[in-house]
Amino acid sequence: MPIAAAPHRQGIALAAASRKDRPQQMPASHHFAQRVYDIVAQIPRGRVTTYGHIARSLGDVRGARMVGWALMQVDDDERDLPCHRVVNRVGLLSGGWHFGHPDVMRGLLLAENVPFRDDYQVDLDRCLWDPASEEPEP
DNA sequence: ATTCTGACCTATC
DNA sequence: TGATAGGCCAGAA
Repeated sequence: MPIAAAPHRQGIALAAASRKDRPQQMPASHHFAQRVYDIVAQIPRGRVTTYGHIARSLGDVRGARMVGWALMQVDDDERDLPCHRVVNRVGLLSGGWHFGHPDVMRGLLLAENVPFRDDYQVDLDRCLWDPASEEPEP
């Protein structure tokens, strides 16, 4: 998968161009979302990562919000993605309601022996997985 | 066109 | 230290 130096800007430009050429295809953020999925798919069982870490590993430090947005599309897009392994900066299950109820997400994590610090907060110190450390750069 | 909101984060007070 | 303000970009109203 070819990932270039300035992924964010380039993604925007590329999406804008392709939208002009092919208005019906490929929503603007498709690339961004796709790359988010690629990373989420690599989160090991029993570990979690955060929106911010994913954004940073994509080269866009401020894109955390868009990561959340991308995951929101997952329900309709790629269903097999372990998106329950993505939590917010302090380990809270901020996306829990998108599973129907936070308990569903919690159950999935507990089933993988993810350590919890509180009912709806994982212990990041013990299970954080940093995408940047696992993804070798070209 | 404009405004508001959001599975967020960092910087600043 | 805890709180707020600002930034990000896509969609909905």
